[in-house]
Amino acid sequence: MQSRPMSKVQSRTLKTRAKLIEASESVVKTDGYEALRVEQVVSLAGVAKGTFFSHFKDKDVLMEQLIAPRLNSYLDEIESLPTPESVEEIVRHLQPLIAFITCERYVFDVILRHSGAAAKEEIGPIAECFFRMGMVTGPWLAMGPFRKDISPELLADGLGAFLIQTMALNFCALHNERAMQDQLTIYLKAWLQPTV
Amino acid sequence: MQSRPMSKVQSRTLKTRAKLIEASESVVKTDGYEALRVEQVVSLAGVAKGTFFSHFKDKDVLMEQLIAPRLNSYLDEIESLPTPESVEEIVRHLQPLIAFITCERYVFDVILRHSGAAAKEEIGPIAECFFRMGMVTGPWLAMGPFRKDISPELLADGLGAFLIQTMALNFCALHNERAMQDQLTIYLKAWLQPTV
Amino acid sequence: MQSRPMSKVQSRTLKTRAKLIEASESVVKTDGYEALRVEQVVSLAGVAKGTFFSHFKDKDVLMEQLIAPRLNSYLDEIESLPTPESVEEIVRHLQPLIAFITCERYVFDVILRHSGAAAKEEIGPIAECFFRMGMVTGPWLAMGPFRKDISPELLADGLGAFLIQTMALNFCALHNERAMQDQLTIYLKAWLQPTV
Amino acid sequence: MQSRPMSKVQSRTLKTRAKLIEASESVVKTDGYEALRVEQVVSLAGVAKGTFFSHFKDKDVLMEQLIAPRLNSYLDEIESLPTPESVEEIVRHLQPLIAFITCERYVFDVILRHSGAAAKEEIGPIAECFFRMGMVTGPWLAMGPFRKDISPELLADGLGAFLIQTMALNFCALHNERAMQDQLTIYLKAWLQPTV
DNA sequence: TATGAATGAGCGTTCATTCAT
DNA sequence: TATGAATGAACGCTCATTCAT
Repeated sequence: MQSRPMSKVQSRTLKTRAKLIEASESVVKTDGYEALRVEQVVSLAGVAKGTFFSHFKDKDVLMEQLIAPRLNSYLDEIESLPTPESVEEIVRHLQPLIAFITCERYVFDVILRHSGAAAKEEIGPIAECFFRMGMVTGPWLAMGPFRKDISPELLADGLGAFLIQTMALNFCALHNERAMQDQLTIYLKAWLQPTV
Repeated sequence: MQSRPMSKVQSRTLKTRAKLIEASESVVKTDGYEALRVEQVVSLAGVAKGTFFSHFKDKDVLMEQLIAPRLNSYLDEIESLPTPESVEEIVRHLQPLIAFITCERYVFDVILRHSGAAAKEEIGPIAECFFRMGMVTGPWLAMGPFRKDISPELLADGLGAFLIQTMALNFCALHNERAMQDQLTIYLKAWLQPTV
Repeated sequence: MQSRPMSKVQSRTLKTRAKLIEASESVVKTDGYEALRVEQVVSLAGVAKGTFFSHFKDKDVLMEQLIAPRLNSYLDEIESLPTPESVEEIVRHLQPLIAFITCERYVFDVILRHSGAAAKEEIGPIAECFFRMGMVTGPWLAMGPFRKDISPELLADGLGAFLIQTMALNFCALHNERAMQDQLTIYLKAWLQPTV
Repeated sequence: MQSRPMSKVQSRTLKTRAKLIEASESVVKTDGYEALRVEQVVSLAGVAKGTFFSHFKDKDVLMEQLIAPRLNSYLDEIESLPTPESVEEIVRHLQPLIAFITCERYVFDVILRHSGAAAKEEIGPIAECFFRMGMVTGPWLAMGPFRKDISPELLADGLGAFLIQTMALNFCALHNERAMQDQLTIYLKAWLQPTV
């Protein structure tokens, strides 16, 4: 169905949407996510403010559309890596993802806020990344030299919890990447350590 | 009789501050934290707006001053309880604190936002509660029938991580207290289980 | 029928602006210029505060837009009068203008403050009235029984100088209209007296 | 009468007042007149805000006490100069005074605002400078090669009017000292030119 | 005199979102 | 779809001045 080529109207719509995304990314590159203003985006895209809101329900939806693809590209990378054989390797694999999530407090907050969904139908693109994260790390934990007394899903949940914890703590202190990795390593060793 | 030269001045300041806090708490009791309006607070306190801002740098600082004491009072309660002997008991002990933190998404966000400090000197009252949390739960974990292969501090950190994780996840879904407790129990059992 | 594509938009803007000006004038009529409050204007105009500030950079700009038209209408009147044949007649012609400018100290101050411009492009509506004043009085001075040894422009400048001086001095003293006219008459006689 | 040495209290009062004036001048030197804030002055002087207001009825009175002495010192200088013999010389003599008055728009405004008095008893220190200005320039105009058909007092008034006019106009345009002098010269030549 | 907390009325701003055209 | 003027409900701030002690 819908085999006919896209109508002109649809292609115009897509073009406008692309312009808006592109403008947003350009703003983010310059000023960061938190500083993004709808006003600036539309002026850069050369469209009216109202147009923005006929493409994105609200600014938050745009934010999701900007952040989720980046999370997914990091997950793509991570997926392509060989299964890690140690906690240190896990942490190294996750490093780029961590760096992105902690690039701005605001980004961390947006991601946390969208990390779940009130209902199945409302699962947004960021929440999906969390699912995907579990899908990616579960097998690692199942296959590696880690605890076997609890399910890989639970292990992955814990990994997530410690990941969040580590990043949250680091917004407080100096926000040091090295420190963050070391701390996460400690947590994960304790969490994943095989129970004899 | 000149022994407390500044006490008059201080007491006026303290009295005004108390009026503002009291008014704020009254507003919160009625309408919740998120609904608090500076304008309403000052009018209730019978104080000028300028006065408000000479007592609290901004609304957020007031929020901290409202929330931290409540956290501390829950911690007082928790501290006064007998050392828990099982995960279930821990969860039960923490229940009132969890209920408060999750009473409003807004409260949870404020707490998270103030959970740390950029520098030692900037440790705010909410960040201090996090320290205190560790001081309170550490001994529990050290004394109870839990893992002994890692330090109580690390155990307490993990407890914190799973606590946050549980609460964050529950804002997404239905925000069910029962579910939250169950989930936390599962996490903690996995985390605290002795590694014989 | 698509011949005025932007007129709808413009007309809405113009209508809102007109509402604001009208409301302002109504406030001024009742309470005077100095007593004008932005809040009162917007509530009377039935318009949001944000709208006010998207029409006028600040209150001062509104003030200019209120005062300049009145100055211009006095200048219209003045222009329509027959060329004066004596200093007394000049003073009489200027009387309504003087009365308006000195109606409130605040008005006088606003007018003085906007009497010039930092650059040609920034000439505001009040500054333009000063130019126009020269255009109107120059011919009078050229045609009447006055000094001929210097240019009408210079004569007009001097007239302006004595006008300001007279009004400024009168804010100090009792602010008596009669006295103001007499003083101006003396000044102008001395200034405009033909040098035999 | 009052031949006894000043009491300690009086001397303390004078000392405090001196500290305030000194602090004010220091602020002015750094940031200019307009930027002067009572807060900064008292903190620099090391006294309480209330103390300021027991020495100066309001900030404006302080401003007068800062500006009038400077005007007077310029008038002292001017008075010590030989009687000018030409308009050019007059302008040259007045130059330092003009430079001071136009150093800030705010200073010009303060001076204008205090240039007169509502009643004899209220003649402030700045208004006195205007009187003194007349006393100084009157004899110049009486003795030099200028108009003799009108009184020196009237001539001096006119000089004042053109002086103000020149300074006012220069706040608009580029505020060029040279231009100001040239313009004043033109005005005064026209005003002071002997009527054959 | 000295103190300094408190006053207070209004200004300008913010900026995502809506809605009539 | 597209437009962009209008909304709106606080917030934060200013800062000379007052007043109880």
